[in-house]
Amino acid sequence: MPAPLTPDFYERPVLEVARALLGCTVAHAGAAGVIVETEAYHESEPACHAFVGVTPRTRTLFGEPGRAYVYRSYGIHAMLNAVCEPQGVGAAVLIRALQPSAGLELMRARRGGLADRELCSGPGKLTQALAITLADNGSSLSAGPVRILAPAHGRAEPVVLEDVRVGITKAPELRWRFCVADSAHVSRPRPRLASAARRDAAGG
DNA sequence: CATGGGATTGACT
DNA sequence: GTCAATCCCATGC
Repeated sequence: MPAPLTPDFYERPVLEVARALLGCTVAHAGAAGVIVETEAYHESEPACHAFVGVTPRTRTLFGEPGRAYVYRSYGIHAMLNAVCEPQGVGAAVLIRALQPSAGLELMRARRGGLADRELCSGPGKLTQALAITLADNGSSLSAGPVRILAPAHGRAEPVVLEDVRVGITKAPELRWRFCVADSAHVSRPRPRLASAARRDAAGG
Protein backbone atom coordinates (compact mmCIF):
# COMPACT_ATOMS: atom_id res chain seq x y z
CA MET A 1 0.00 0.00 0.00
CA PRO A 2 1.69 3.27 -1.14
CA ALA A 3 2.16 6.05 1.41
CA PRO A 4 0.42 9.45 1.18
CA LEU A 5 2.48 12.17 -0.50
CA THR A 6 3.97 14.56 2.07
CA PRO A 7 3.77 18.37 1.94
CA ASP A 8 7.29 18.71 0.49
CA PHE A 9 6.05 16.93 -2.65
CA TYR A 10 3.79 19.93 -3.30
CA GLU A 11 6.27 22.63 -2.27
CA ARG A 12 7.82 23.19 -5.71
CA PRO A 13 6.81 24.72 -9.07
CA VAL A 14 3.15 23.97 -9.78
CA LEU A 15 3.84 22.78 -13.35
CA GLU A 16 6.22 20.17 -11.98
CA VAL A 17 3.65 18.96 -9.46
CA ALA A 18 0.91 18.83 -12.10
CA ARG A 19 2.98 16.31 -14.09
CA ALA A 20 4.17 14.41 -11.03
CA LEU A 21 0.62 13.84 -9.80
CA LEU A 22 -0.22 11.74 -12.87
CA GLY A 23 -0.17 8.13 -11.68
CA CYS A 24 -0.80 9.01 -8.04
CA THR A 25 -4.00 7.84 -6.32
CA VAL A 26 -6.78 9.90 -4.76
CA ALA A 27 -8.65 8.06 -2.00
CA HIS A 28 -11.69 9.08 0.04
CA ALA A 29 -14.78 7.53 1.58
CA GLY A 30 -14.32 3.96 0.43
CA ALA A 31 -13.33 4.75 -3.14
CA ALA A 32 -10.12 5.58 -5.00
CA GLY A 33 -8.76 6.30 -8.47
CA VAL A 34 -5.46 6.90 -10.27
CA ILE A 35 -4.95 10.47 -11.51
CA VAL A 36 -4.88 10.60 -15.33
CA GLU A 37 -5.49 14.33 -15.93
CA THR A 38 -4.46 17.57 -14.17
CA GLU A 39 -4.26 21.31 -14.79
CA ALA A 40 -1.92 23.87 -13.22
CA TYR A 41 -3.00 27.28 -11.89
CA HIS A 42 -0.66 30.00 -10.63
CA GLU A 43 -1.22 33.46 -9.12
CA SER A 44 0.79 35.06 -11.94
CA GLU A 45 -1.90 34.31 -14.57
CA PRO A 46 -5.53 35.56 -14.54
CA ALA A 47 -7.30 32.19 -14.85
CA CYS A 48 -6.11 31.35 -11.34
CA HIS A 49 -8.45 32.28 -8.51
CA ALA A 50 -5.35 33.49 -6.62
CA PHE A 51 -4.78 36.20 -9.29
CA VAL A 52 -6.97 38.62 -7.29
CA GLY A 53 -4.88 38.19 -4.15
CA VAL A 54 -5.82 36.90 -0.72
CA THR A 55 -9.59 36.89 -0.08
CA PRO A 56 -11.75 34.58 2.05
CA ARG A 57 -12.13 32.35 -0.98
CA THR A 58 -8.43 32.18 -1.91
CA ARG A 59 -7.01 31.95 1.60
CA THR A 60 -6.43 28.19 1.18
CA LEU A 61 -4.59 28.71 -2.12
CA PHE A 62 -2.01 30.90 -0.40
CA GLY A 63 -1.66 28.56 2.57
CA GLU A 64 0.37 25.44 3.26
CA PRO A 65 1.25 23.22 0.30
CA GLY A 66 -0.31 19.77 0.37
CA ARG A 67 -3.77 20.87 1.43
CA ALA A 68 -7.02 20.54 -0.51
CA TYR A 69 -8.54 23.60 -2.16
CA VAL A 70 -12.17 22.73 -2.90
CA TYR A 71 -14.59 25.24 -4.40
CA ARG A 72 -18.03 25.17 -6.02
CA SER A 73 -18.21 25.56 -9.76
CA TYR A 74 -21.28 26.74 -11.66
CA GLY A 75 -23.25 26.49 -8.44
CA ILE A 76 -23.31 22.73 -8.77
CA HIS A 77 -19.99 20.90 -8.75
CA ALA A 78 -17.17 20.64 -6.21
CA MET A 79 -13.68 20.94 -7.73
CA LEU A 80 -10.66 19.34 -6.05
CA ASN A 81 -7.24 21.03 -6.17
CA ALA A 82 -3.93 20.33 -4.45
CA VAL A 83 -2.29 23.50 -3.09
CA CYS A 84 1.31 23.85 -4.30
CA GLU A 85 4.45 26.00 -4.00
CA PRO A 86 5.68 27.54 -0.74
CA GLN A 87 3.21 29.09 1.68
CA GLY A 88 2.44 32.62 0.54
CA VAL A 89 2.40 31.72 -3.17
CA GLY A 90 -1.11 31.14 -4.60
CA ALA A 91 -0.96 28.04 -6.80
CA ALA A 92 -2.73 24.70 -7.14
CA VAL A 93 -3.20 21.66 -9.35
CA LEU A 94 -6.78 20.90 -10.40
CA ILE A 95 -7.46 17.14 -10.40
CA ARG A 96 -9.54 16.66 -13.56
CA ALA A 97 -9.91 12.89 -14.04
CA LEU A 98 -9.22 9.54 -12.40
CA GLN A 99 -9.10 5.95 -13.51
CA PRO A 100 -11.30 4.21 -10.90
CA SER A 101 -9.28 1.68 -8.91
CA ALA A 102 -11.24 0.83 -5.75
CA GLY A 103 -14.79 1.10 -4.46
CA LEU A 104 -16.31 0.86 -7.92
CA GLU A 105 -19.72 -0.20 -6.57
CA LEU A 106 -19.81 2.81 -4.26
CA MET A 107 -18.88 5.13 -7.12
CA ARG A 108 -21.59 3.70 -9.35
CA ALA A 109 -24.12 4.20 -6.58
CA ARG A 110 -23.04 7.84 -6.18
CA ARG A 111 -22.96 8.46 -9.93
CA GLY A 112 -26.21 6.77 -10.93
CA GLY A 113 -24.86 3.44 -12.18
CA LEU A 114 -22.85 4.80 -15.09
CA ALA A 115 -20.15 2.96 -17.04
CA ASP A 116 -16.68 2.88 -15.48
CA ARG A 117 -15.24 5.49 -17.83
CA GLU A 118 -18.03 7.93 -16.91
CA LEU A 119 -17.44 7.67 -13.16
CA CYS A 120 -14.45 10.02 -12.79
CA SER A 121 -13.79 11.47 -16.29
CA GLY A 122 -14.22 15.10 -15.24
CA PRO A 123 -13.46 17.32 -12.23
CA GLY A 124 -17.08 17.49 -11.08
CA LYS A 125 -17.63 13.79 -11.69
CA LEU A 126 -14.73 12.58 -9.58
CA THR A 127 -15.68 14.63 -6.53
CA GLN A 128 -19.18 13.17 -6.78
CA ALA A 129 -17.82 9.63 -7.14
CA LEU A 130 -15.48 10.07 -4.16
CA ALA A 131 -18.01 12.10 -2.10
CA ILE A 132 -15.61 15.05 -1.78
CA THR A 133 -17.36 18.28 -0.75
CA LEU A 134 -16.64 21.90 0.15
CA ALA A 135 -16.28 20.71 3.75
CA ASP A 136 -12.93 19.19 2.68
CA ASN A 137 -11.54 22.61 1.73
CA GLY A 138 -8.32 23.29 3.65
CA SER A 139 -7.85 19.71 4.83
CA SER A 140 -4.50 17.91 4.61
CA LEU A 141 -4.00 15.64 1.60
CA SER A 142 -1.45 13.68 3.66
CA ALA A 143 -3.50 13.18 6.83
CA GLY A 144 -6.93 13.02 5.21
CA PRO A 145 -9.82 12.55 5.07
CA VAL A 146 -9.00 13.04 1.38
CA ARG A 147 -5.61 11.44 0.65
CA ILE A 148 -3.28 11.43 -2.35
CA LEU A 149 -0.97 8.40 -2.44
CA ALA A 150 2.37 7.91 -4.22
CA PRO A 151 2.46 5.69 -7.33
CA ALA A 152 3.20 2.00 -6.82
CA HIS A 153 6.96 1.44 -6.56
CA GLY A 154 8.72 0.60 -9.83
CA ARG A 155 5.81 1.75 -11.94
CA ALA A 156 6.69 3.10 -15.42
CA GLU A 157 6.46 6.84 -16.12
CA PRO A 158 3.28 7.57 -18.10
CA VAL A 159 3.49 9.22 -21.53
CA VAL A 160 2.09 12.73 -20.96
CA LEU A 161 0.09 14.86 -23.41
CA GLU A 162 0.06 18.64 -22.89
CA ASP A 163 -2.82 20.83 -24.05
CA VAL A 164 -4.59 24.09 -23.24
CA ARG A 165 -6.78 24.20 -20.14
CA VAL A 166 -10.50 23.44 -20.37
CA GLY A 167 -13.34 25.88 -19.78
CA ILE A 168 -11.36 29.02 -18.96
CA THR A 169 -11.54 32.36 -20.79
CA LYS A 170 -8.43 34.05 -19.39
CA ALA A 171 -4.91 32.99 -20.38
CA PRO A 172 -6.35 30.38 -22.77
CA GLU A 173 -3.05 30.01 -24.59
CA LEU A 174 -1.18 28.35 -21.72
CA ARG A 175 -0.72 24.63 -22.32
CA TRP A 176 -1.02 23.74 -18.66
CA ARG A 177 -3.28 20.68 -19.02
CA PHE A 178 -1.58 17.32 -18.57
CA CYS A 179 -3.11 13.96 -19.54
CA VAL A 180 -1.96 10.34 -19.57
CA ALA A 181 -1.69 9.70 -23.31
CA ASP A 182 -3.41 6.35 -23.64
CA SER A 183 -6.04 6.73 -20.93
CA ALA A 184 -9.73 6.13 -21.69
CA HIS A 185 -10.62 7.96 -18.47
CA VAL A 186 -9.67 11.58 -19.32
CA SER A 187 -12.35 14.29 -19.66
CA ARG A 188 -13.73 15.92 -22.79
CA PRO A 189 -12.45 17.33 -24.97
CA ARG A 190 -9.76 14.71 -25.50
CA PRO A 191 -6.29 16.28 -25.47
CA ARG A 192 -4.66 16.99 -28.83
CA LEU A 193 -1.05 17.09 -29.83
CA ALA A 194 0.32 20.58 -30.46
CA SER A 195 1.23 19.49 -33.99
CA ALA A 196 -2.42 18.60 -34.73
CA ALA A 197 -3.61 21.95 -33.36
CA ARG A 198 -1.09 23.73 -35.60
CA ARG A 199 -2.31 21.88 -38.67
CA ASP A 200 -5.89 22.97 -37.93
CA ALA A 201 -4.85 26.58 -37.34
CA ALA A 202 -3.06 26.53 -40.70
CA GLY A 203 -6.47 26.00 -42.30
CA GLY A 204 -6.95 22.30 -42.91
C1' DC B 1 -26.83 45.03 -0.17
C1' DA B 2 -27.36 43.78 -5.49
C1' DT B 3 -25.28 41.97 -9.20
C1' DG B 4 -22.73 39.03 -12.39
C1' DG B 5 -19.83 35.43 -13.58
C1' DG B 6 -17.93 31.03 -13.62
C1' DA B 7 -11.48 25.71 -13.67
C1' DT B 8 -19.14 21.75 -15.52
C1' DT B 9 -22.40 18.44 -16.59
C1' DG B 10 -26.26 16.17 -18.61
C1' DA B 11 -30.30 16.54 -21.32
C1' DC B 12 -32.03 17.72 -25.51
C1' DT B 13 -32.33 19.27 -30.94
C1' DG C 1 -24.36 21.13 -31.95
C1' DT C 2 -27.25 24.20 -27.98
C1' DC C 3 -28.64 25.28 -23.33
C1' DA C 4 -30.13 25.60 -18.44
C1' DA C 5 -29.27 24.38 -13.60
C1' DT C 6 -27.58 26.67 -9.29
C1' DC C 7 -24.68 29.01 -5.54
C1' DC C 8 -20.49 31.03 -3.82
C1' DC C 9 -18.12 34.99 -3.69
C1' DA C 10 -15.69 39.21 -5.65
C1' DT C 11 -16.94 43.53 -6.79
C1' DG C 12 -19.19 47.95 -6.73
C1' DC C 13 -22.66 51.02 -5.03
